[in-house]
Amino acid sequence: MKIELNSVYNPEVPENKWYEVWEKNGFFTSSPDAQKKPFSIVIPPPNVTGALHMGHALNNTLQDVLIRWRKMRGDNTVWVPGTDHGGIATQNVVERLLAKEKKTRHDLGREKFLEYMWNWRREAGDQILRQLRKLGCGCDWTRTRFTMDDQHSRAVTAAFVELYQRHMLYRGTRLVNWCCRCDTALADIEVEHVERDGRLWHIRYPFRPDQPLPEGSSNCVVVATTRPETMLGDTAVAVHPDDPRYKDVIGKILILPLMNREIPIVADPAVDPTFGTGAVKVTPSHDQADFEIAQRHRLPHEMVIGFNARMTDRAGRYAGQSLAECRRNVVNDLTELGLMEKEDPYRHSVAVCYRCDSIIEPLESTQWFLKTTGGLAGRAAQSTRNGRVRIFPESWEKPYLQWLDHNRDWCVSRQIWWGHKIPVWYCLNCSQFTEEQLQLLAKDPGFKGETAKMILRNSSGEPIVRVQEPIVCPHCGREEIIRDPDVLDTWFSSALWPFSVFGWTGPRQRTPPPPEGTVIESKDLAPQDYYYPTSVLVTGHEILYLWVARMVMMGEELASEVPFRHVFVHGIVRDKQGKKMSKSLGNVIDPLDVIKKYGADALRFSLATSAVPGRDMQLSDENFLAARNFANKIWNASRFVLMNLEDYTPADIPLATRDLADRWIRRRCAETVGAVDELLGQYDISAAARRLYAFFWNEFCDWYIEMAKIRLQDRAHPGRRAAQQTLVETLDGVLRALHPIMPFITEELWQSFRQTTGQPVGDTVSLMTASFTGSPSAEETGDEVPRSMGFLMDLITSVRTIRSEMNVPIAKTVDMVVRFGAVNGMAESAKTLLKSHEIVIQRLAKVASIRSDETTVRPAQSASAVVGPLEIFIPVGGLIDFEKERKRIEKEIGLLETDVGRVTQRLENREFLEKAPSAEVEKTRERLLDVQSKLKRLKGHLAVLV
RNA sequence: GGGCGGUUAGCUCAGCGGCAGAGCAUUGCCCUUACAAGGCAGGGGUCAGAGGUUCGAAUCCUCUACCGCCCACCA
Repeated sequence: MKIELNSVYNPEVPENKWYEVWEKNGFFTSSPDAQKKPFSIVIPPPNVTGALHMGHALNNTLQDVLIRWRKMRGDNTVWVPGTDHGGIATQNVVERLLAKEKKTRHDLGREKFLEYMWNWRREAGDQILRQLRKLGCGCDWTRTRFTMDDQHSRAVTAAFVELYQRHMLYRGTRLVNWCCRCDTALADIEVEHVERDGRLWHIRYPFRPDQPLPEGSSNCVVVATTRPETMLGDTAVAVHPDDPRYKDVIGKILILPLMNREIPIVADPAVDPTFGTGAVKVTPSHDQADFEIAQRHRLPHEMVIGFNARMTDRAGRYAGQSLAECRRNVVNDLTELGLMEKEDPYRHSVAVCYRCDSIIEPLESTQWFLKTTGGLAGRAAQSTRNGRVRIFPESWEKPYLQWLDHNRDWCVSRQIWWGHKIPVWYCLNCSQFTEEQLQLLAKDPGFKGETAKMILRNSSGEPIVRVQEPIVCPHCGREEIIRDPDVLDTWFSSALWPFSVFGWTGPRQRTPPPPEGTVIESKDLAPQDYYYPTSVLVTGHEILYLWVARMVMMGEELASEVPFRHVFVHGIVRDKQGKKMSKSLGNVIDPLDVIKKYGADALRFSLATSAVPGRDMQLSDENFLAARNFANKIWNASRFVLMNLEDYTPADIPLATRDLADRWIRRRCAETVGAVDELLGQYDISAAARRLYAFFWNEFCDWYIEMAKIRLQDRAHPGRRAAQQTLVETLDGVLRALHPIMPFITEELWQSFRQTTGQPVGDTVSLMTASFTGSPSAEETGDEVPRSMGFLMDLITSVRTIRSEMNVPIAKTVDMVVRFGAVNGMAESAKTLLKSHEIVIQRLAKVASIRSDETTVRPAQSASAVVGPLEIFIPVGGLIDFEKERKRIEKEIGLLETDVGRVTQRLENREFLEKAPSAEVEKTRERLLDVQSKLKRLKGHLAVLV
């Protein structure tokens, strides 16, 4: 074969070539096959909010590594791709786009807006899938799904109705987290808390004057608050029942300033007497804790803040004001009245929306909730506790369980437009609307306005929950039915993803899985039984609760089985400063830019290397550069091998006729592949990648190839065929092991090899479908081979060090004089090695001649070293720098002396001898002898150094 | 207020009971026909601090300090 490979690796060529070949040959597709073990992954569907970011690149690289690895291991692998409609996140993106045209979604109206959304999602969705291909992801594209396609929509509706019928979904009036900007309720977990500088205002609430007050008490109660504007909605003041300061005023009536409303003082154990003044204003409609106090004391609710973030009519003269305006006015008014006692700076946490960072208002509202407490969350936790869902690394198990254990019911209804409409209808007749409400509804037939929505949301009638749109009310038979305008939380929909993608569109009876190890006979298994539960879910820890926990709950409840056996939790990609990458911070690295600059394999390799279990990672150009260099190294090493295969024919060369180096590298290769296999099984992809890097570079390239050159450069060399064969085997083995991480370059090179070595090449022969563990296999045992190789490497390094220290020019060869120590086994084998590897030493250490005997006298003007049982002398003539040589030897002596000291001390320790494992003691003894002998000889060298 | 993780070479990080490692940076020599995106050889560390467990601790335990995440209804 003509060698056309350039000396600089150009990733574009294989990247543009192979993906198409793989896809065209159907290597990514999968169908149930009872003869083969399934290995299935469903993609965490990226939101169609825009392009893929580095976090996606990481997530999908890791999945692809696992998929490709398991495929090469012979499993029937499937990786289901798709995208998520992304609810609020996506709607926000599109709304921002509209804002640039100075439009809001209300200008378009619901229908037009949704049309706009669908157009957006087509573009963004396609882009994401294209990017996954660029990355090299081996997804089964025939199964591509979207969380708002017909099938998934059917699943969502079916799930809603089913859960409603099982009384797990209910409508309730609660304090919910309301984002005034996104105009919707949010689940608790969608709220973030940020520390902000604020103030703590102390306000005087006067007693109603007609009451008898205890001796010496003041005429008011002071309450502390960070939100003075909410006082307009106060319906009580609460104190701790045992607080001596207030014991006697419990039950008394206060006059709420500005509103002149009478409110009682109630005693509630939830009040912390040590905070502030020990008296708390109670605003049931706008504070969770107050809501609960109000429930216990049957206090009235005053909703003074509206869903539009303005004060409601209940706020008296403050009605219509924005929250900030109202706060200013309330503070001013109270100050004027002399009711503001003081105002302290105060740092506290503020609730903000996870999608837009706006402040969250706790508002009273009627919403749909999934009852997760008790049953659902409990069972999900149980399945991890009993090992049916294992989490890797284990350190995530505790926080995961903790979250499930402290779970609260999940608010699943959203008031945005982009999403699955909830399958709920109301009968105007049965809903007991007031005349006034009906009129308002009539004014807004599409129920697009806030008022109409509120009326519907708060209607008291029994909702009609159906898969199919009802034509008449099932209760009264009348046709005046209207659909609830709410949509579902996007996470409700994605919680169904793992079984929806395999065809689930409603619950069904499921036969229990056969016992482990049973051979399944049936040929036409339903995909959901074959691939489900999936093998592993690969995800970042930021959506462990938001998504993973919910999938487990839904899987168990609706699909009768957990959605995955393993959860592989990886870290989050951060920038060089350790900050999370985000568009607003402007610190994002675009994966496509990296691919363009360094190649997809380099990107994948650096992501894989950085994916240390349980740790977030910082990425920068340096990582990509190092990986790019590695790809180049692979390229050039392979080029070298290819260049030496012109006269190669595959040969079965028995071990006995192979060189020490051949046997060594074959063994190391097998060990490396074995280790990589095991590490991948533990989801330690980082360690696997590092292991491959070290083997390829430091062992295969730095030593083996260099040694093999000797036999290759002489066409007539008797060892040439063995060297060629070993090179081919090793390269083949390591390319296979590298393929899951670096698919493009390995395929390209592997194909070249197949061609050069005369093995079948064609579209259907691909490294993708080759076996992970190829040759060489580990037939070497014992420590003879590695020990001999170690000795040779030490020897060569020692000579090189001397040459370098003495500034011997590279072109100049040196002579080597060797003296053997005591005649023993080690000296004998060293002698043999020296003889058999004379040429190797000569070539790698640039040595002209080797003279050796037992009684050699040190040549004049020579530098020296001790290697195992040998003393070596390198006469360097005028180049000798005695000072430098002395320092070098002294340094080594120093190191050896501390070593001798440490080891001696250990061996003099009785307890060590008694308690340490005997192998350890033996090892230490040997080491002492080694080190002592080396030390003695080096000291001798120093003494005669002239 | 709880929980988790981090602190190892100048930088970024592996290692997590038995001779302190890698990449980048750095010093010297080399364009040695696979690779200068490279080769060879160096220099550089009280493994945050203090206790403890152990024959033996960077590694296990406790505490402290600083950094970072996550959870929680402290007005």
